[in-house]
Amino acid sequence: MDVFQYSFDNWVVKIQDMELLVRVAEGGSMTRAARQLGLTPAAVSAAVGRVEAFIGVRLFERTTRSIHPTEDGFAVLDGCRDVIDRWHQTLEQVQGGARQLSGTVHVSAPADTTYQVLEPAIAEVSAEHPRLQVVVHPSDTVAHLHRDAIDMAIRYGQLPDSALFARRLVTCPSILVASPSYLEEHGSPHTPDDLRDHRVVTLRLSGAAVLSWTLRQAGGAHEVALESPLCGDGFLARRWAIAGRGIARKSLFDVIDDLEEGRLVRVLSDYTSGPEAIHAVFPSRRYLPARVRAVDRAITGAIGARAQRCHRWLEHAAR
Amino acid sequence: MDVFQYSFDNWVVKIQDMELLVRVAEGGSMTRAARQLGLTPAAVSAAVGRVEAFIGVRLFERTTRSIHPTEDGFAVLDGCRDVIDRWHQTLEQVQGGARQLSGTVHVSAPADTTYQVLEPAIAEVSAEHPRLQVVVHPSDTVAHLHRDAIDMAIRYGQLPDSALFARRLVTCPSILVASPSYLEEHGSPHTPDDLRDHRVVTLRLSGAAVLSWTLRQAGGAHEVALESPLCGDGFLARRWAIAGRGIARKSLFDVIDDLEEGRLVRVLSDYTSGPEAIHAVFPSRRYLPARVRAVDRAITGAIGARAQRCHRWLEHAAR
DNA sequence: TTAGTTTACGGCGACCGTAAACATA
DNA sequence: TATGTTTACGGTCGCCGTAAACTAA
Repeated sequence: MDVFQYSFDNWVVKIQDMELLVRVAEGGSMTRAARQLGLTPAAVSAAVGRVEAFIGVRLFERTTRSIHPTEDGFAVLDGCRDVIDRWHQTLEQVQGGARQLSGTVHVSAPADTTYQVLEPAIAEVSAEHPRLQVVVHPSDTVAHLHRDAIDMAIRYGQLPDSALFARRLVTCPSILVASPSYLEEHGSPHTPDDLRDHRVVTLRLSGAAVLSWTLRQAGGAHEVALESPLCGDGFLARRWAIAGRGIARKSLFDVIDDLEEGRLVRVLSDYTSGPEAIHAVFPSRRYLPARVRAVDRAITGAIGARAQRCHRWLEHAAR
Repeated sequence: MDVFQYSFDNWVVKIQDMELLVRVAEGGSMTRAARQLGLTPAAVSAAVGRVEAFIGVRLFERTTRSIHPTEDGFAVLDGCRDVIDRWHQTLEQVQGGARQLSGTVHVSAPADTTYQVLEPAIAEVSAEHPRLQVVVHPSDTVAHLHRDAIDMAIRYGQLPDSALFARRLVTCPSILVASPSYLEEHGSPHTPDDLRDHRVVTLRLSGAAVLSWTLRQAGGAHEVALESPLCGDGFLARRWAIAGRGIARKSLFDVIDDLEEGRLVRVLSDYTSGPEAIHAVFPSRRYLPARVRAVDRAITGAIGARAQRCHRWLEHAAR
C-alpha cells in the first residue's frame, strides 16, 4: 500500500476527494461511485484510503458487500458537503456572468411523464445551453436519489418520508380511461362493480403489481379487486389503453393529450381518486446549482402549463 | 505558460490552493506568501495563475510592486476562507481525540511582555504539545496581523479600529518607575514639573519616539514634554530604568516583578495613567483552531495571574 | 461462485525548485 | 536600479488504469 510513502507535510485534500467521499457514502458502494465519477474502483479505493490516512481516522466500515460511514465518517462527510456547497456557490457567483451553463443534471421521473412532458422541456433547455448535459432516469421509485446521484425527480401522489426536499407543483386527479374502440366493443361500465366484466391494464410499481383500485365519489369509496391480463409501467398502460386492450387508471395529467384528441375516453366519470399532488423532489442540499435550477424551471413550467390544460378539461367535462 | 496544457476535466482546486490565495491576498504579496508557506515565489505565481485559469476569472490585479484582489477575487477569497474554516473545523472535530496538538501558532506581543509573561506560558504549552510550534513575533504594532499571518497578538491600551477581533483581558495602569540607585543619586521628583530635572527613558513605538507623558491625578492631567537621552522598546526602557539610567513610564503589568523585588521603585505615586486595558487580538475568523485556543488559554491565564499580583500590589501600596 | 474491495505495478503529468527574463517605481 | 512577478525547464512523485489477489455472502 503506497499510501505510507506520502510525505504528509505537503499533503492536501482536494475538493474532488470530498466529492468522491460523498458519492461513496451516498451510493453506498465504491464501485457505484467509481461508475458515477468515471473512475475505476481501484482509484476510488485508493482515494478513500488516502484521505483516511491523511486524517488519521477510518471513515468507512467495509464488509466485502457493503460500505457505510463510521461515526467520524459522518462528521467528515457533513464537512465535505458543506465545503462542496460553499465552493460551488463561490464558483457560480464568479462565473455567473458566463451564462453558458455546463455540467450534467440527472433527472428522474415516471416513464410516461418523461416521454410526454419532460422530453420537450429538456430539449428546450438543452438547446439553450449546448454544454449542459441532461441525463434522464425513467424510474417509478423515489428512494434512490442520493444513491444514484439524481439531482431532481418528479413524483406523483403521496411521498414516503425521507431526508429529501420536495416542492409541490400541481394537483391532478387520477381517472379511468379506455379507447373508443374498446368501449364500442365491450360497452361502458356504469358502476365500479361493472369493472369485473372488463379487461383492465394495471401498473407495476416498485415490484409489486397493483391488485386493486380505490374509486371515490360523493357517496364514498369503492375498493375494486382487479385481475389484470396486462401489467406494465405507466407508459405501457397508456399505450395499451389507447390500443383498446382494456381500461386503465391513469393520472389525468398523463392522458390529457389523449383525451383532448379523442384517443381515450373517460369512463366512470363520477369516480375519481381525489386530487393527487405532483412533486419535484431534490436531494437535501442547501445549495442548488444553476444548471439544476435551469432544468427545474423548464420542467416546472411545462408541468404547470399541462396542469392548466387538465383543469380546463375538467371544467369543460363537468358541463 | 504551461497552464494551458492542463486537461481541465480532471481539474480540481485543493484546500492548499485556497490557503495560498488567502495568504497572497492578506499578505498583499506573492513573495511574502511564498516565505510564509515555505514555497518559492515562482510556485506561488504558478498556483495563482493555475486557479485563475481554472475558474476562468482574474483574481488579482498585479502591478510589479503590489497585488490586490479584483472584485471577483474578493468573492472567491470569501469562499476560500469559509471553505478553509469549515474544513479545519471538520478535521479538528474528528481528530480531537488525539489531544496531541500540532502545527504552528504565530504570536505577536510587545517585546517586554513577550520575555516576561509569554515566554514561560508558551514554554508550558509547548511542553504539553511537543509537535506544536509557537513562533513569537515581538512587535509593538498591531496593524499587520493579516499580512504577517499572526494568529494571536497581545496589545496594550487603546486599539485602532480594524477588522480584527479583540478580547479585553485585564486592566492595569501605567506608572513611573526608577531604580533605588538612581533615586539615591538624583533624588525623587515630587511634582510632574520636577521631571525636567531628571533623565527619562522613553519608548519608540511604531517609528515615532514618545515626546510627552500625560500624568493624571484626582486634580486633573499634566502633560509633560520630554527630552530623552535613551529611547528604545519597552524591554530596553525597563532594563535601563533598572540600571539606573533614568525614570521610565511603564505599565505596572511589566514592572510588577521589579517592584516586588525592589529593583524598581514607583515615583510620583499620586499620578497614574488611569486604567489601561490589555487585549488579546485575533484575525477575524469565524473559527479558531485548537492549537491557537491552547496558546490563548496559556497566555491568558498567565496574564490574569500577573494582573492579580498588580492589583494586590496597588492595594498594598495604597495603605 | 459472485460481486465487491484491495494490492501491485507501470506510466503520465501536475507541481515544485532553480534560474533567468521581465516590468514598474 | 531594486524589487517583485513571470517564464522556462528539469525532476520528482502523486494518482490513475490495468490486472490480479483477496474476502465474505
